[in-house]
Amino acid sequence: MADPQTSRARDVVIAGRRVLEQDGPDALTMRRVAGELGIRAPSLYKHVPHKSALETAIIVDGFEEAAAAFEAAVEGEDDHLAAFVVAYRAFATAHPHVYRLMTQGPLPREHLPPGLEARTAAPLLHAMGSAPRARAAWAFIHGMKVLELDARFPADDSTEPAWREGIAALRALSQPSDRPGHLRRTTPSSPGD
Amino acid sequence: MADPQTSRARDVVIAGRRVLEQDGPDALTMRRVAGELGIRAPSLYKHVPHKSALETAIIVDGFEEAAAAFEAAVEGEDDHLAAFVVAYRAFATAHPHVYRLMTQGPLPREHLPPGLEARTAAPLLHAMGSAPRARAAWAFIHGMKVLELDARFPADDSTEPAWREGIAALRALSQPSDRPGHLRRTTPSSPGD
DNA sequence: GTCTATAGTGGGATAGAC
DNA sequence: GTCTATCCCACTATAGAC
Repeated sequence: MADPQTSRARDVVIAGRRVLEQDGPDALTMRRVAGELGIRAPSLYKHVPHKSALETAIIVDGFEEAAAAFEAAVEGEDDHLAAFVVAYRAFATAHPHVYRLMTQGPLPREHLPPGLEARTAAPLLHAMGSAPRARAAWAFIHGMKVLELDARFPADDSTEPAWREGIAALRALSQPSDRPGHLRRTTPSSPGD
Repeated sequence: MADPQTSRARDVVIAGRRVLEQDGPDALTMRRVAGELGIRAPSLYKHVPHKSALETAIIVDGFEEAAAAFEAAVEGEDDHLAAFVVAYRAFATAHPHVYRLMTQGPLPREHLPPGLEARTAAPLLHAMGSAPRARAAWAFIHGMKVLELDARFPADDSTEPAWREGIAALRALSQPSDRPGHLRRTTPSSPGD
């Protein structure tokens, strides 16, 4: 991937993402991506060293988008957790295949721009106030989303009650118990506010 | 798969599972499974209609094992949630590739023995007291486990604090606040004690 | 030098004839 | 059970066009 910013490499990544988003991971083949660009599969290797580099580039784009979306969602809100969850769900729902590629399997951290992963996680870390709480929150949110995407809950009823229960539980984590009416605005504030 | 109980079909499934557990999903090829049995790949098709049927059979075996393990773990314990989490983590840790196959991607429900999915979920449903709470709990537990398996949390520190935070939050869900310790202990405790 | 093509390797799932 | 054959895949080597 000579110059990922301009040139042809960029086109390859964009075509790859389009294929992935539209037709899913099985459709993401070098032949198919090449076809989108009107060239042959082997020609792609002049721009991208191998298929997994193409996938990594799609992942990086996804993280950059997600990070920006999460930052924007949280800004100016007083209920950071709720705002984050809404934005997270929206991103995963809008780009399910990209979301899965981003979150499933090992992360090629060596090939990610430094700080990108942390930047993406920052809004949730801030909302939850500590790394262990943020991890627990991420596990819940990711678990819900991924089980939802895979239709792992019985299809006939809504998952909203489960989201509500889980979010309520997470909120209790960041708010010591004996605090009554804790809804959006009375929050005891997370450490960073 | 003529007679999954006896016959050769059973051998195929067992060989498939062995390959999957030992060398992961990429190693689970028809050639490799055939090799384990000392035959050629096309011969497998006398016993298994296609590869995905083999995968489904491995999934079914996994669910049956998991259901039995969860039932046994919970029996006689008064802290059902803690006991379930311990057993769930143990199963996923012992069989990571099978666990992923079981939980990732769509479930071929039409080919599962009726009631098996519900049976597997029953101990957690019982521990949490309602379907939405059980779903929230499953999302957290599955999310934690899968992120852990994929090394998605920074590798340098333990995930135990996150497990503890999440379990504490779940416990609060099933114990309305002003209800003093109706379990063994009132403190949010780690899954292992 | 840059972008492409053809041709070929080796590995997959799977159908069909024996 | 076998073998052959088809088709899809990632990837490589090499070489021609601009």
